[in-house]
Amino acid sequence: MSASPDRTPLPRDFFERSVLEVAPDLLGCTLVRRTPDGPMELRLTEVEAYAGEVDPGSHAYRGRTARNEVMFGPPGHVYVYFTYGMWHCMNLVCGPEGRASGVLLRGGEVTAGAELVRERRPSARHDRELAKGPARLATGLDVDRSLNGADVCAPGETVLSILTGTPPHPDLVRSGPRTGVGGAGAHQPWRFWIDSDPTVSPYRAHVPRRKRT
DNA sequence: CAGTCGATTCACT
DNA sequence: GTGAATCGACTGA
Repeated sequence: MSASPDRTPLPRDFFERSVLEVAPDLLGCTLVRRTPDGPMELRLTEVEAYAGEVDPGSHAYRGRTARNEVMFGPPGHVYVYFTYGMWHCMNLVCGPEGRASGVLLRGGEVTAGAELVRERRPSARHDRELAKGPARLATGLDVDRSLNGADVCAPGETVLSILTGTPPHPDLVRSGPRTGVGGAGAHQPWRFWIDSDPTVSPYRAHVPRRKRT
Protein backbone atom coordinates (compact mmCIF):
# COMPACT_ATOMS: atom_id res chain seq x y z
CA MET A 1 0.00 0.00 0.00
CA SER A 2 1.36 3.41 -0.89
CA ALA A 3 0.88 6.39 1.34
CA SER A 4 -1.97 8.70 0.53
CA PRO A 5 -0.83 11.57 -1.71
CA ASP A 6 -2.48 13.86 0.84
CA ARG A 7 0.07 12.78 3.45
CA THR A 8 3.30 13.58 1.64
CA PRO A 9 5.73 15.88 3.47
CA LEU A 10 6.26 19.18 1.66
CA PRO A 11 9.78 19.13 0.16
CA ARG A 12 12.35 21.74 1.05
CA ASP A 13 12.14 23.31 -2.41
CA PHE A 14 8.48 24.10 -1.78
CA PHE A 15 9.73 26.72 0.68
CA GLU A 16 12.65 27.90 -1.45
CA ARG A 17 10.32 29.86 -3.73
CA SER A 18 9.18 33.45 -3.32
CA VAL A 19 7.05 34.03 -0.24
CA LEU A 20 4.19 35.28 -2.42
CA GLU A 21 4.10 31.93 -4.21
CA VAL A 22 4.50 29.86 -1.09
CA ALA A 23 1.85 31.59 1.02
CA PRO A 24 -1.26 30.79 -1.09
CA ASP A 25 0.08 27.31 -1.81
CA LEU A 26 0.04 26.56 1.93
CA LEU A 27 -3.75 26.85 2.02
CA GLY A 28 -5.19 23.38 2.41
CA CYS A 29 -1.91 21.88 3.59
CA THR A 30 -1.77 19.84 6.80
CA LEU A 31 0.24 20.98 9.80
CA VAL A 32 1.11 18.16 12.19
CA ARG A 33 2.13 18.87 15.78
CA ARG A 34 3.31 15.86 17.77
CA THR A 35 3.37 16.01 21.57
CA PRO A 36 3.83 13.38 24.28
CA ASP A 37 0.04 13.41 24.67
CA GLY A 38 -0.52 12.66 21.01
CA PRO A 39 -0.68 14.33 17.59
CA MET A 40 -2.75 17.32 16.57
CA GLU A 41 -3.45 18.26 12.97
CA LEU A 42 -4.66 21.38 11.25
CA ARG A 43 -5.79 22.17 7.71
CA LEU A 44 -4.45 25.66 6.97
CA THR A 45 -7.12 28.15 5.91
CA GLU A 46 -5.47 31.55 6.43
CA VAL A 47 -1.87 32.81 6.09
CA GLU A 48 0.05 36.05 5.66
CA ALA A 49 3.26 36.71 3.73
CA TYR A 50 6.11 38.79 5.19
CA ALA A 51 8.75 39.73 2.67
CA GLY A 52 11.89 40.16 4.72
CA GLU A 53 14.12 43.21 4.93
CA VAL A 54 12.31 45.07 2.14
CA ASP A 55 8.93 44.74 3.89
CA PRO A 56 8.11 47.48 6.44
CA GLY A 57 5.58 45.14 8.04
CA SER A 58 8.10 42.40 8.71
CA HIS A 59 10.08 41.74 11.87
CA ALA A 60 13.09 41.46 9.54
CA TYR A 61 12.66 45.01 8.21
CA ARG A 62 15.39 46.50 10.36
CA GLY A 63 17.81 43.68 9.83
CA ARG A 64 18.93 40.66 11.76
CA THR A 65 18.40 40.53 15.54
CA ALA A 66 18.47 37.83 18.19
CA ARG A 67 14.70 37.46 17.90
CA ASN A 68 14.39 37.16 14.12
CA GLU A 69 17.59 35.30 13.25
CA VAL A 70 15.72 32.15 12.26
CA MET A 71 14.08 34.11 9.44
CA PHE A 72 17.53 34.73 7.97
CA GLY A 73 18.32 31.03 7.97
CA PRO A 74 17.33 28.23 5.59
CA PRO A 75 13.71 27.79 4.41
CA GLY A 76 11.42 25.18 5.86
CA HIS A 77 12.09 26.13 9.47
CA VAL A 78 9.72 27.70 12.01
CA TYR A 79 10.08 31.22 13.35
CA VAL A 80 8.15 31.56 16.61
CA TYR A 81 7.88 34.91 18.39
CA PHE A 82 6.30 36.10 21.62
CA THR A 83 4.04 39.12 21.58
CA TYR A 84 1.70 41.23 23.72
CA GLY A 85 3.32 39.74 26.79
CA MET A 86 1.33 36.53 26.52
CA TRP A 87 0.99 35.07 23.04
CA HIS A 88 3.08 33.20 20.54
CA CYS A 89 2.76 33.26 16.77
CA MET A 90 4.41 31.00 14.23
CA ASN A 91 5.84 31.51 10.74
CA LEU A 92 7.32 29.21 8.13
CA VAL A 93 10.56 30.60 6.75
CA CYS A 94 10.69 30.62 2.97
CA GLY A 95 12.50 32.07 -0.02
CA PRO A 96 16.22 31.67 -0.61
CA GLU A 97 18.30 31.57 2.57
CA GLY A 98 19.06 35.11 3.73
CA ARG A 99 15.89 36.62 2.27
CA ALA A 100 14.32 36.55 5.74
CA SER A 101 10.81 36.09 4.43
CA GLY A 102 8.17 34.00 6.10
CA VAL A 103 4.52 33.04 6.21
CA LEU A 104 2.50 33.71 9.36
CA LEU A 105 0.03 30.90 10.04
CA ARG A 106 -3.18 32.69 10.99
CA GLY A 107 -5.95 30.13 10.87
CA GLY A 108 -6.81 26.50 10.40
CA GLU A 109 -9.37 23.78 10.83
CA VAL A 110 -8.51 21.14 13.41
CA THR A 111 -8.67 17.78 11.64
CA ALA A 112 -7.14 15.51 14.27
CA GLY A 113 -6.49 15.60 18.00
CA ALA A 114 -9.30 18.07 18.64
CA GLU A 115 -9.65 16.88 22.24
CA LEU A 116 -6.02 17.86 22.88
CA VAL A 117 -6.48 21.25 21.26
CA ARG A 118 -9.63 21.93 23.31
CA GLU A 119 -7.66 21.39 26.51
CA ARG A 120 -5.29 24.15 25.48
CA ARG A 121 -8.05 26.46 24.29
CA PRO A 122 -10.63 26.39 27.08
CA SER A 123 -12.09 29.74 26.10
CA ALA A 124 -13.04 28.50 22.64
CA ARG A 125 -16.80 28.15 22.59
CA HIS A 126 -16.82 26.32 19.29
CA ASP A 127 -14.35 24.07 17.50
CA ARG A 128 -14.08 26.52 14.63
CA GLU A 129 -12.47 28.97 17.08
CA LEU A 130 -9.76 26.56 18.21
CA ALA A 131 -7.21 27.91 15.72
CA LYS A 132 -8.95 31.01 14.38
CA GLY A 133 -6.21 33.62 14.73
CA PRO A 134 -2.42 33.29 14.87
CA ALA A 135 -2.02 33.24 18.65
CA ARG A 136 -4.95 30.87 19.06
CA LEU A 137 -3.39 28.58 16.48
CA ALA A 138 -0.04 28.53 18.29
CA THR A 139 -1.66 28.14 21.70
CA GLY A 140 -3.90 25.31 20.54
CA LEU A 141 -1.00 23.38 19.06
CA ASP A 142 1.23 23.99 22.09
CA VAL A 143 3.74 25.97 20.08
CA ASP A 144 6.09 28.33 21.90
CA ARG A 145 9.65 29.54 21.51
CA SER A 146 11.03 26.14 22.44
CA LEU A 147 10.09 25.22 18.85
CA ASN A 148 11.77 28.26 17.33
CA GLY A 149 13.98 27.03 14.49
CA ALA A 150 12.37 23.59 14.17
CA ASP A 151 12.62 22.04 10.72
CA VAL A 152 9.21 21.16 9.27
CA CYS A 153 10.80 19.38 6.30
CA ALA A 154 12.85 16.95 8.37
CA PRO A 155 11.95 13.30 7.78
CA GLY A 156 10.22 11.22 10.38
CA GLU A 157 7.87 11.90 13.26
CA THR A 158 9.22 15.24 14.36
CA VAL A 159 7.57 17.69 16.76
CA LEU A 160 6.30 19.71 13.83
CA SER A 161 5.90 18.88 10.17
CA ILE A 162 3.83 19.93 7.22
CA LEU A 163 2.22 17.69 4.63
CA THR A 164 0.40 18.16 1.37
CA GLY A 165 -3.35 18.43 1.68
CA THR A 166 -6.39 18.98 -0.44
CA PRO A 167 -5.91 22.38 -2.07
CA PRO A 168 -8.91 24.68 -2.16
CA HIS A 169 -10.53 25.37 -5.52
CA PRO A 170 -8.56 28.28 -7.06
CA ASP A 171 -11.72 30.40 -7.18
CA LEU A 172 -11.95 30.15 -3.39
CA VAL A 173 -8.50 31.59 -2.68
CA ARG A 174 -8.84 35.22 -1.63
CA SER A 175 -6.26 37.84 -0.82
CA GLY A 176 -6.32 41.18 0.95
CA PRO A 177 -4.40 43.45 3.31
CA ARG A 178 -2.62 41.91 6.27
CA THR A 179 -4.33 42.03 9.65
CA GLY A 180 -2.98 44.41 12.27
CA VAL A 181 -0.20 45.69 10.02
CA GLY A 182 0.29 49.44 9.86
CA GLY A 183 2.71 51.86 8.25
CA ALA A 184 4.05 51.55 4.74
CA GLY A 185 3.25 47.85 4.44
CA ALA A 186 -0.36 48.17 5.51
CA HIS A 187 -2.00 48.02 2.10
CA GLN A 188 -0.10 45.10 0.59
CA PRO A 189 -2.61 42.33 -0.25
CA TRP A 190 -0.43 39.65 1.25
CA ARG A 191 -3.01 37.90 3.39
CA PHE A 192 -4.45 34.77 1.78
CA TRP A 193 -7.44 32.78 2.91
CA ILE A 194 -10.08 30.30 1.81
CA ASP A 195 -13.33 32.09 1.06
CA SER A 196 -16.22 31.51 3.49
CA ASP A 197 -14.22 29.20 5.69
CA PRO A 198 -15.41 29.60 9.31
CA THR A 199 -11.89 29.14 10.70
CA VAL A 200 -10.57 32.29 9.01
CA SER A 201 -10.06 35.15 11.49
CA PRO A 202 -11.79 38.52 10.98
CA TYR A 203 -9.79 41.32 9.39
CA ARG A 204 -8.74 44.14 11.69
CA ALA A 205 -6.89 47.25 10.66
CA HIS A 206 -3.83 48.29 12.61
CA VAL A 207 -4.65 50.38 15.68
CA PRO A 208 -1.86 52.42 17.25
CA ARG A 209 -1.93 51.85 20.97
CA ARG A 210 -2.96 54.66 23.23
CA LYS A 211 -0.54 55.68 25.90
CA ARG A 212 -1.35 54.39 29.38
CA THR A 213 -1.93 57.08 31.99
C1' DC B 1 18.73 52.41 30.60
C1' DA B 2 13.97 53.94 30.40
C1' DG B 3 10.12 54.48 27.28
C1' DT B 4 7.26 52.55 23.88
C1' DC B 5 4.50 49.26 21.71
C1' DG B 6 3.39 44.97 19.43
C1' DA B 7 1.90 40.20 12.77
C1' DT B 8 -3.60 39.58 19.76
C1' DT B 9 -7.23 37.81 22.58
C1' DC B 10 -10.78 38.07 25.89
C1' DA B 11 -14.19 40.01 29.06
C1' DC B 12 -17.35 43.34 29.47
C1' DT B 13 -20.81 47.16 28.14
C1' DG C 1 -17.41 48.47 20.30
C1' DT C 2 -13.94 49.41 23.86
C1' DG C 3 -10.20 48.62 26.87
C1' DA C 4 -7.23 45.70 29.81
C1' DA C 5 -3.78 42.21 30.15
C1' DT C 6 1.31 41.61 30.28
C1' DC C 7 6.49 41.40 29.10
C1' DG C 8 10.30 41.36 26.20
C1' DA C 9 12.42 43.29 22.07
C1' DC C 10 13.75 47.28 20.10
C1' DT C 11 14.93 52.21 19.91
C1' DG C 12 17.18 56.27 20.87
C1' DA C 13 19.56 58.94 24.30
